Amino acid sequence: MPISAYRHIGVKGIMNNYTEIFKALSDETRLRIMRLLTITDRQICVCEFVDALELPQYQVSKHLNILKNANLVEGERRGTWVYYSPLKESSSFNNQLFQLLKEQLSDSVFLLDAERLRQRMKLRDGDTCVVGFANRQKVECSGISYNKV
Amino acid sequence: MPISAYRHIGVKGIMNNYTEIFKALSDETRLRIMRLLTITDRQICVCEFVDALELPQYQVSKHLNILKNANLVEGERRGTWVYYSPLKESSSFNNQLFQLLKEQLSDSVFLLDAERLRQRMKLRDGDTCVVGFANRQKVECSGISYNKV
DNA sequence: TGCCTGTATGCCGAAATGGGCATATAATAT
DNA sequence: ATATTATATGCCCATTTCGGCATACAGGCA
Repeated sequence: MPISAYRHIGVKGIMNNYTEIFKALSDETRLRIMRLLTITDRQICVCEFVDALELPQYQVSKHLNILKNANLVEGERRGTWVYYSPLKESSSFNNQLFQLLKEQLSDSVFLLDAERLRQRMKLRDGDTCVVGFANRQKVECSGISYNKV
Repeated sequence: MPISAYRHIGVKGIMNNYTEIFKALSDETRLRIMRLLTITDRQICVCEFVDALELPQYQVSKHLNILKNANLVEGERRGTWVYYSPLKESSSFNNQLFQLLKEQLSDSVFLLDAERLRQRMKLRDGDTCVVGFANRQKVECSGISYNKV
């Protein structure tokens, strides 16, 4: 049974929180997610991540879940959409870490993500995501066109 | 073949450096090592880590090697002993990360490590480690007492 | 040279990780 | 109710990780 399975009964100490936080950041996709969240002071919904990162939805959801279990992000459902942000009530450790991610990550990958997110955010209606997957693949099957997610 | 095997030919991008750094920090032993290195402005040799962390020598060496491959620490051999320190010519990313580790890690484990290291450092002759493994187990075998490492 | 000590590393097995795929769940609209 | 869309998750497989052990390597000294 993985250590994270014990989270709900509070068996783990502070030390394990630290290691879990760094483990959560030890993946390129999750770093890209955290980068977008720390440079943007807005909530970002799953389908916006999907378009900005150009990754399948199940990957984005899984990685967001790992970040949530590490107490780095939180999600808020509004209707069908779930909006994520850096954990609002964070420790000073987390806040200093967010600063690091915001200020120090330099890589062209991050710049491209940010630009795609910026374009995607234009499609919002105020603070609400209204378009679903903008880059959704149109699939033809038996003469019928439907959306592949 | 692990990604890190390609390090010497510079195939990896900046992004992989970040993920490798966070992966290096996602282990309790390595966090304890980095904590000792960042709160102490002295080089620390392997046998001092062994006594401070109360871990077998092969574990300490392996973890130090992982930290070295992530460009977080560097080692300097002086005679038989190898002294480690945070990477001296570091990026601003690394420096801000070292600050985080130095300022924000709070756990009794770290305090105990620091106190054991402090005691251990008293046994030095100036900047030189002279005692080997202070907590070495004495093993009796066929009436002969020898040191187990 | 040979021996002792400090340090590094190769091998093994158990456990964890991440991507791909299918599917389940949740909310909304018709 | 049913369909559609957004999101979450269970399963499988290939790869990686970590501890334990043995052993190799390196430097100092008799």
